Amino acid sequence: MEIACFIEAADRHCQQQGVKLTALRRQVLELVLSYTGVVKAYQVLADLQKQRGIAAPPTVYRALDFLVAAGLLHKVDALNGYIVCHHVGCSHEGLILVCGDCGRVEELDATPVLDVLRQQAGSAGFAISQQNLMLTGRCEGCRV
Amino acid sequence: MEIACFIEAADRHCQQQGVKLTALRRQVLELVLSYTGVVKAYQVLADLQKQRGIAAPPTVYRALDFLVAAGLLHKVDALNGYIVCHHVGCSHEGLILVCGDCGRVEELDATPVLDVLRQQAGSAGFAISQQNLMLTGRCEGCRV
DNA sequence: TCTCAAATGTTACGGTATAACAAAGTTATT
DNA sequence: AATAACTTTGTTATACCGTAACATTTGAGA
Ligand SMILES: [Zn+2]
Ligand SMILES: [Zn+2]
Ligand SMILES: [Zn+2]
Ligand SMILES: [Zn+2]
Repeated sequence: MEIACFIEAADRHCQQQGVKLTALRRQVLELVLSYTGVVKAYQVLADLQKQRGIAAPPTVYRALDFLVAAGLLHKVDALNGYIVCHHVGCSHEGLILVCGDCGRVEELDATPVLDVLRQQAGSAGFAISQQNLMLTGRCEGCRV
Repeated sequence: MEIACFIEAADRHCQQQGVKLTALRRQVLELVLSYTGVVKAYQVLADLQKQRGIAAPPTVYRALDFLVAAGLLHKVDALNGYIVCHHVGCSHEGLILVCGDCGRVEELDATPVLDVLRQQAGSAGFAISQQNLMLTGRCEGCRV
């Protein structure tokens, strides 16, 4: 099972970082993993309520915030959603493509283009930090 | 006055595009221009209410949507806000730099790099839509 | 003037996110 | 073990962000 494998890696990753992947956080991570693409906080909340009987927004938002801070998830601002990071551990800068229609996600290597962007930002006085580029559009399947 | 100058340019720009910068839209644009950085819809709404006595959310959202579509504003998803585009006529895809410390915003032209990204995304089957690139970092003043 | 389409007004609602405080669990120290 | 300090989670309430749906007004063209 792929999810179990990811969870294990996430566990090691958190231990290395000195942060705790508690039962709740693990449960939320599993719920996000159970989707194929972008997931919204209130979807996770609904799932959590099915599994636990009760849960409130802060519970899921806190868990999601933790997982993002730990580098296990990325937030997709344009869609108010979250995706799993499939490059945990490798220090990467990804170009993350998100289909606004079906939520499908693809990750490419953004290193070359980020070099250019770093230089461009640098000449404007900005030192941009390590990060992913996130772009929304339409995947092959969703185009007519 | 700089605002008046911008409004004039915006007017010409809209005429060229065959769209109408109505009184309401102009008023909203002026309100956004009166701020120095990122502005939120409900801030504009509050200002509009001060000037008109009454206004509802759809009024301001419709105006903001129009101004974004016309290329006069950009939406900053990560901050649920809007900024003025200072590249009207040149390009409508911005590289928006946000200082994580002080909130300062700078906009560069993202057209060249987005051409590259479009091609890269295209070979992965994604057709990315018109949008801004947003990067966070530190501005000159906030670096030690 | 009349007609049609675009723009705006208005009401109501749904989706997103956090503040503030209480309770429970963890860890370290005595 | 008992205590204290800290982190995590629970709970309630509320604030913020954005849109659906329909009514009304406005303005350009027949
Ligand atoms: Zn990643
Ligand atoms: Zn798709
Ligand atoms: Zn711009
Ligand atoms: Zn700064």
